[in-house]
Amino acid sequence: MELQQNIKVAVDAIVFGYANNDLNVLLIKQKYGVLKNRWALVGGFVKDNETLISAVNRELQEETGIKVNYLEQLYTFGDDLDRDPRFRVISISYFALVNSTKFLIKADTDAEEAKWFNVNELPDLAFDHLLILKTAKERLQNKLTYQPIGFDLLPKEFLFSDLENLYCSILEKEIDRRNFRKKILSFGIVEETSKFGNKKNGRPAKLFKFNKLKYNKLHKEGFIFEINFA
Amino acid sequence: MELQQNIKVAVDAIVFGYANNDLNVLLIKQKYGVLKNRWALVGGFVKDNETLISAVNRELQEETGIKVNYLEQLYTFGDDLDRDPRFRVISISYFALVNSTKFLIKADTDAEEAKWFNVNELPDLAFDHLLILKTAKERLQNKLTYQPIGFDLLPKEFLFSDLENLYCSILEKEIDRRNFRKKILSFGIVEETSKFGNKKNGRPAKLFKFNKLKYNKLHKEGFIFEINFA
DNA sequence: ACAAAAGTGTTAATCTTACACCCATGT
DNA sequence: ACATGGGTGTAAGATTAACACTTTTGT
Repeated sequence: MELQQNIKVAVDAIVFGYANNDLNVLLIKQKYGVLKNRWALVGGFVKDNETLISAVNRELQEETGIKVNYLEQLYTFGDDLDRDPRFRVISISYFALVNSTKFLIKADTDAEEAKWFNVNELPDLAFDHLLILKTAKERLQNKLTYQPIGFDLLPKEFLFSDLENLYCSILEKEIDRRNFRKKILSFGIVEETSKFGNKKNGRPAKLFKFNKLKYNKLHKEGFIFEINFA
Repeated sequence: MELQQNIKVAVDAIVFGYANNDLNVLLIKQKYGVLKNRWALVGGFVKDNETLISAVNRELQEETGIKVNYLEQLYTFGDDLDRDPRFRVISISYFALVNSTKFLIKADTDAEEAKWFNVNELPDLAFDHLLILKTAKERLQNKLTYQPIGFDLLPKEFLFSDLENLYCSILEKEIDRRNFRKKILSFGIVEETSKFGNKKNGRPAKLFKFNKLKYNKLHKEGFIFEINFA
């Protein structure tokens, strides 16, 4: 039996947020060590007595203090033997979404700095983190069309125009405003509130909210969320 | 830095085949060791200097000698600390499809026996392999509807009725024969050959083949394969 | 002639797309 | 009064769903 093995197991999290009509990703920079002065995904080694998912949650807590809205396993990167120059490391990556109003990040510690970056204006990234990020972005684009995860990037109550812009900017597509609204409302999982947003210009717009319970119920009955526009 | 870690890394493959109108999965039984007399997925530990994907290919080769038609990473199982009673093991699982005409399996070695099982008549499985298999089956069902992977479970040339039965039996749904045929043919990626199949009964049926090159070309241009029937 | 599976078309209903004007507010 | 974004309906076209009889072969 192959008992001697020298492979380290790490987890990394790709944390997406949405603000100012743009998709952002959370990166950290360590002040010491190999990663000194290079931006990297949130992550670290898994402890012997810790599940993968709790390792991710621990790293998120320790390194950023952020509370995520959605978290799922993305992919395990282990086909590049030298992805970490120190030794063989495989990384189980996780995909996370946070509500843009919770954008507060733990104040910089002595050891680390955390910052949001526009996905289209990324700094140089450590290891193969650019590849991981690219994979995550593709997953986000795909999931957006068949699962109601866009709501996990928005505040509890949001403007329809924000939802629409989120779809346009992440999918990098033009969307017909009328058809989009009709489609979303036809699902019956987004509800009007009696409140109004506070944009500076133009006619005041109602705030809407996503009814997750109703979605879960419908989903169990076979309903499939789907947004697909030419 | 956490340099000491005691986690073993394994890969497992869920190999699906299709025969006699049923979905089958390839399992192995070791004659010695912990897995003695229990059926398990093909798999084993990853070597230090070996990529994950080559570990899977090596295990497939060593344990079954089978040539797969499709292989992709499925999920990494590592949230049950005791999934292996010996020590902490995480398993990166892979999802494979084989052409049913290549159903030949390496003759039993001294150490192992390999066998196909109907997915609905499974024996007791080792570790959390039943969970892994369930995850794989869900992936297969999902992918079948939006990627042309069903062809990887069929011989190069196949009867339309086999394709149809494959969809019905894996998706566990009734499908309208006429609409199904119309839909598939409308994509222009399945072509009639001039040969006929040799079923015993009824009117002889033409053999068809999947034009993968054409699919790849169309896919690049934005074509999306999709089969979705009520 | 009969059993068994293959092959084939039409229609109604639904869903998707394309498209433009008025509304409510702040300045 | 004008600038800014919010809110709304309709008609043509495309897609899907439902449905049954004829054809070819072997026995």
